[in-house]
Amino acid sequence: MKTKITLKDIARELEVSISTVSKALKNSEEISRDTKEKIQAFAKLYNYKPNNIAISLKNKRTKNIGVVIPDIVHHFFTTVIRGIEKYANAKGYNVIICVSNESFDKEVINMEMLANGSIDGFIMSLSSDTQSKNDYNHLKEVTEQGIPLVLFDRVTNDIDCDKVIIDDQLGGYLATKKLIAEGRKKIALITTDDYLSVSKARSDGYIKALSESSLELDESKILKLSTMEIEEASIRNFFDTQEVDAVLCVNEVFTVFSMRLLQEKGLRIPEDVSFIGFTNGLLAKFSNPRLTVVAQHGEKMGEISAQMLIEKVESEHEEETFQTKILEPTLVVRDSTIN
Amino acid sequence: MKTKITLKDIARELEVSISTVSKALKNSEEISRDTKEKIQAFAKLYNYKPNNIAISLKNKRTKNIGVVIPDIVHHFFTTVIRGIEKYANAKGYNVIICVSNESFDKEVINMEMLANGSIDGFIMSLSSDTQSKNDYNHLKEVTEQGIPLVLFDRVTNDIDCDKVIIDDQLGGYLATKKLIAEGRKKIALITTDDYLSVSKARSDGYIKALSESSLELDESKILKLSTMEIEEASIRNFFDTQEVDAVLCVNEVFTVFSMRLLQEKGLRIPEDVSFIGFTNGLLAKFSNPRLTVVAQHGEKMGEISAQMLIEKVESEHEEETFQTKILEPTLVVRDSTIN
DNA sequence: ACGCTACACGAAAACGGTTTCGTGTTAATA
DNA sequence: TATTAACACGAAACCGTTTTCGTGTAGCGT
Repeated sequence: MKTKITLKDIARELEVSISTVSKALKNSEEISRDTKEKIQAFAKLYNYKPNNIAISLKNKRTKNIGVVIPDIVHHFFTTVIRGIEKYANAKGYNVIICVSNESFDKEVINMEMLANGSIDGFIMSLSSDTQSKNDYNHLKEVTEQGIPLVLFDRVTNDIDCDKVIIDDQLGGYLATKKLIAEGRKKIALITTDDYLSVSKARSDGYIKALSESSLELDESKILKLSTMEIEEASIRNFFDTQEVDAVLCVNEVFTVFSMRLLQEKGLRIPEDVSFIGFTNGLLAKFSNPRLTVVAQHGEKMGEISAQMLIEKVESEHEEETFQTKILEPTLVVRDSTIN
Repeated sequence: MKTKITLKDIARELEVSISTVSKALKNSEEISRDTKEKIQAFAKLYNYKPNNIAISLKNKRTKNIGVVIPDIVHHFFTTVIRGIEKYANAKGYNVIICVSNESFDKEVINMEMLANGSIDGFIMSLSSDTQSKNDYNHLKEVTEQGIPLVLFDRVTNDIDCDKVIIDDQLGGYLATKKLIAEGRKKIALITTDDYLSVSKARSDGYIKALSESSLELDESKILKLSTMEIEEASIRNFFDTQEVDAVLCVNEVFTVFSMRLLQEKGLRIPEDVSFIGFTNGLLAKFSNPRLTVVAQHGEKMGEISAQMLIEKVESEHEEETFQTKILEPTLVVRDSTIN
């Protein structure tokens, strides 16, 4: 096993001081051509690479950014990660990912682990647990320590930091408008409880679009699921008791599941019922019929988050100015609506 | 901004030495009750947390494990990550994820970044680029440095290290057997070029099952796609020229896409054509009809990988014994086959 | 009063770098 | 010849811990 070579090793071998080696490898003017060449050749020969940890300790910069997300199996989050990775790597940063699994406790633990020197800044999306608890002390602690934080998608007003979100209300609005434009009158909404900030906003957009048209808001056409898991019984019961000609769902899974349920009842999509979902993922592209969806542009969101974070990380003086970037969702029209 | 407090700060404040503080916080016998209590109280009050970087430098252990995967948007990989996360976090390790994006170069760069002290060991799955290049020097370097490595799913025989794979041949075999048992005679296989180790194995299983039955292997019933992206024209052309009564695909996307193509041609699934895919992901659960698939148990794979890695990381003497764990895939029967 | 042992604590090295500030040597200048 | 500046390099501090090895003091026995 050839163990990693250090500056000290090179210094000993070449009978110079550690400082000289360090400077030579940085091509410092201070060192003579001869010595530099000798040292650089030796270093290359033995494949010297500086120890990241030592460098981190010295300049108090890890070149790591911590990402805390509720779930990694969701398409939306993975696209965001991909965007973060893309930008961060290009800037020479590593990405440390922790998943909170929608749990407040895991979120806190993860942040504490990372905050003790492992990372230069956080990018995160709140767990549903955290949003319903409404407890953001762990975020407050981090920002008070001067660690930059950017929140994306699931954010909170209780914390002053950079944020990047999509205009979920607009998304709900656009989708509903589209359904109304098709002539749909009985438009159902399948969503989650309001504690999830994004669901709330999407619902608001739905309501806004309805109120702008002559359609009346019918609360019984709104199904609020308490978790993000499929509650088959609730959904089945909902469609058994409600007559609908269009359905808007706040995520992909709800959409596809509901769609199949109606298909099984003999209804045709989109002739009898139109469907629009949120998230332009695999399911949307490959479901049958393919889904019309509100696309959230997760990758872009990731890139912007990373950019905002790294800017803060690398800025010398801590400016106390925070911005919230709002991305516009777009409607991707496929075959679950009438075109 | 209240900056992080260090041992030195506490020592200065309490007028003791740094060593005393360090020992007191570790509850060392060496320190008197009084002093310990005083120091511990002070530390708690100011929320002292040791600096991970300094600790890493000191004991040459980072408690980070590096994960390098080809893609993060694929369901299978995210489930593996979830498994890794689960086990690793329980053992007090962080997970640093880098995605190679199926590129050899990015894989090399990522590994080099991480190998310089950032992590205690690697868990990785080879990029397709790497597998087709057949160049594993970056892996060799890492193992020669004594950094533990476990390869999962996409592995190579050229490197001696722990591995965890699923028996892909068995998967292909089971699936094909199932189709044969249904009485299917013209079973197509849609796969990728052989450089992807897993595709190769799955194809072998398909061939083995055919040869065991009275069915003859018909090369024209095998479609090899050169990439993992959907090549619509190739697939369309394949089904225009081949008559089939069953299709086995090496991934979810191929399956769902092909299935829809045949549906559009008026064929009924599974009455006219049966379908089996690999990967028990969202698409399989929510496609129409729902897919019969070979489940790869990614989460389990992740857990086992993490377990094997951490065991090596924490074992004092480097044993040069490597094991390959082979997981058995299982058939999840749904509605795209006849039951 | 002397020596001894515990006890409680501190000094210092070490991890692997970076960086500031000398300092000895040489060569140019007056 | 004496002074000085440029050059090339080294010593040492520092980042925040851990850990080994002293060491001063108090209390004990004789």
